Amino acid sequence: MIKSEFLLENQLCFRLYTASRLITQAYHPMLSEYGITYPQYLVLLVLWEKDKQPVNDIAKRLYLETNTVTPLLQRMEKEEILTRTRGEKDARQMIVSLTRKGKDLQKKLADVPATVAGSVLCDSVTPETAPELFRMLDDIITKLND
Amino acid sequence: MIKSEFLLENQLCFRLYTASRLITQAYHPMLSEYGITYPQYLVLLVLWEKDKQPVNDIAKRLYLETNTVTPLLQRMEKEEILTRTRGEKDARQMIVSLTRKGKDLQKKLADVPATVAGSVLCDSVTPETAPELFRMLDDIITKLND
DNA sequence: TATATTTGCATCGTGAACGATATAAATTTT
DNA sequence: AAAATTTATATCGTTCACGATGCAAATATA
Repeated sequence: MIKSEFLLENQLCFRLYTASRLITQAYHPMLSEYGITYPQYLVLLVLWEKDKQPVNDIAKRLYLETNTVTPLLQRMEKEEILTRTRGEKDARQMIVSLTRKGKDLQKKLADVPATVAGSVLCDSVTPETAPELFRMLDDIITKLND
Repeated sequence: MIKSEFLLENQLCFRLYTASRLITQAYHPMLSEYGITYPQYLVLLVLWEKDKQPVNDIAKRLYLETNTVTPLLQRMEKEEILTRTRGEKDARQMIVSLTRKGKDLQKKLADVPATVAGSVLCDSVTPETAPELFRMLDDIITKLND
């Protein structure tokens, strides 16, 4: 007799892990059309909101470490989506700025959010229930980020 | 003026991605004590429920591809947590079986589910609301897995 | 102003994920 | 039964994640 806590069906983490992977896969065809990945898309979301940010601010916003973000930004720089320049006031900082290409991607990816949202809507996840789901996920993130 | 769909706060995927990463990190100290990773723990959960399964059944259970699971199993085989043997009826199959060490890990990791559950409980995620969260995540997974 | 500490970013190694592709065994079709 | 197709698994290349560590610039302390 196996303890019920060990049953895969009872695992919250497994659900989050699977849902995260599958929804990321749903983004893939739209993003790969423009040669970017999902984590790179997240960086773009951050920079579209506010251009010219240091690596650290981007990392904190995404709850990632700089050792994850730095190589990611380097790849995006090579693709000429953004540039990385030393901070003027603080020479330790690397300021990340969108190129024309990076800015233009916003218009090209305009339909992505609605398309993905549509592919997720179902009986229990609707425009009405989504806020409750968001609140639970935000609470989990806040609790675990301390 | 930025379109609200692009605001990071509105992104379901980002929440799932972040919550998944952070809760996986919560597992890490307990699992690394016994030299296993979170995906390896998931494989153990599957095999503790039912020993001696082909690669394909494990992969399907975890919603992963065999090209992800095979290297993972090879690493676990090297750690002598499990063995991989050719199927007798079907020589294409690789039957994965727990070793003594793999079986013993279940007792050693007995407290993991409750510990992680405790680290996630908060205002909006409680034993009462968890089923609703589970239902929404299951619906998303089902919807995206077709 | 020297010295110590902190901060911001980068490098390295390992283990996933996953698309693309390969290979051999089993099954189906001709 | 021979040929074509499907199935089960594996290999390869690229991109994350992330712990551990390194380094130089900035700040705090002596």
